[in-house]
Amino acid sequence: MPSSVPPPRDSEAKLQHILLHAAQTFAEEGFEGTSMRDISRVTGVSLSGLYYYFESKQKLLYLIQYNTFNFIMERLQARLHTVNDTVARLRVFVQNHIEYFLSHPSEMKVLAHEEEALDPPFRDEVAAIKRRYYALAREILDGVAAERLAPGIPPRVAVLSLFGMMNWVYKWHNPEIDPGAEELTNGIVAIFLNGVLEEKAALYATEPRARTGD
Amino acid sequence: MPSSVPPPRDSEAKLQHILLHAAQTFAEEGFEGTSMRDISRVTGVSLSGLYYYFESKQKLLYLIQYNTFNFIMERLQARLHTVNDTVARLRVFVQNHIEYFLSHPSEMKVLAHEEEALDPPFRDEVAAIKRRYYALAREILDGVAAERLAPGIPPRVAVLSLFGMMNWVYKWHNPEIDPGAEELTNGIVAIFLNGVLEEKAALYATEPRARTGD
DNA sequence: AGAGTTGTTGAACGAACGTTCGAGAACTAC
DNA sequence: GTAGTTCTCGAACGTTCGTTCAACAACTCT
Repeated sequence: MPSSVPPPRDSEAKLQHILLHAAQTFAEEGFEGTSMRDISRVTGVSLSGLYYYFESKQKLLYLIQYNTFNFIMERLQARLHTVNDTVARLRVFVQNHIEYFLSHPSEMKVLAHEEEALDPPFRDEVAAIKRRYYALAREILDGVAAERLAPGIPPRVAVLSLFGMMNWVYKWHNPEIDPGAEELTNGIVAIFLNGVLEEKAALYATEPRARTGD
Repeated sequence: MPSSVPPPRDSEAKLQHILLHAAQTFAEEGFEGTSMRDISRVTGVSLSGLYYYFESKQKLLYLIQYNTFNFIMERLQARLHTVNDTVARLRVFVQNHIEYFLSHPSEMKVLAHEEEALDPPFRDEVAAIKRRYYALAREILDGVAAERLAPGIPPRVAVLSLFGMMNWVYKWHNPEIDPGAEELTNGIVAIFLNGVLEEKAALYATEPRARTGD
């Protein structure tokens, strides 16, 4: 069904329309399980018409993953720019991640679930952003933990366990019974910081008071 | 159909051979990304010959998932049978999961990654085991946490965060640089218990002393 | 009005897909 | 040896796959 959206005269909007519905279908059926004919059906664009907007199914998946990742990354960097306190920065990181997860579950699922469906030319490019994202998370953790990381837990295991908690959300989160982004962020940050630090951290439950120094 | 006496021949061994190599290929290329001809190639069995051992590609995936899950479940229940202390039970649960993960990465990846590739007849059956497994984990957590669960973290979020940490392992674990099952279990149990309990737990790093009472 | 660019399409391409089938090899029991 | 299972396979089936292409409408600019 072509949506009753006013056609903004531009083809950029139509590309976004395709990207959105393609992401939803990829999330439901998987990349390999989705045919170009499926995408044609759910977008209302003819099969051959799709190829006016991207040159291959691979490129379509790449565009979804790249756009999604770029948005998360840029919003994160903007948000971190004003926060200095190490624990508060970790909170911002988790909240940014979880918020996007809950507001764009399809795109996030495609990002987490279909990374290997991409062939080498595109795959490497997405992998590069993913590495930057991981490195940023690792920096943030090191900022927190340099002072007081519990012994026996390698920092790499700590960060990747945090990613595990966050990225697994798409497998179970049910908006009708589970907490929203704020509360979920609180829970995960609490588990992570209490779990990883030597002493109980001074957690900012909802309103992080920025500590200027130190 | 063999009813009373299983005639082993080498037929059963060959089925296991196929299951093993199919799991590896599914793990690498995804279920939809793997063709029956691929499986024929990696197993050395002719394309039509495969259908002597299972009636469809769906059934093949089902067999892999069912066998894997059943093994984990049964080994877990056997191991839990002798352990009473609540914290020790949690440790057994995590270690059982992580050990299988690290020793059978392909099967575990197929289990975590391809649950939705199964169609309703088989899907429900695997989902049922998965629910039993989750319920068992939830019971174990409740045993630990009834006494002293930190406020603000719903038990459901806690358990599923634990699953997140464990199940994400297949995305990053590199046997050459990352800890083995024992140390990894220690790390995850430490993060989880310290993260989830009100006070720092008395963790049994390696040798859990069973507590009989309380 | 006419030329050029931008967007859209039905029909068709060869390749690959999951599955079937009948013929026959290999093995077991008489 | 003969009969009956158990196992294997080449060849083919109908279908669906990603992609292409020539044709054509729609919109711009002059």
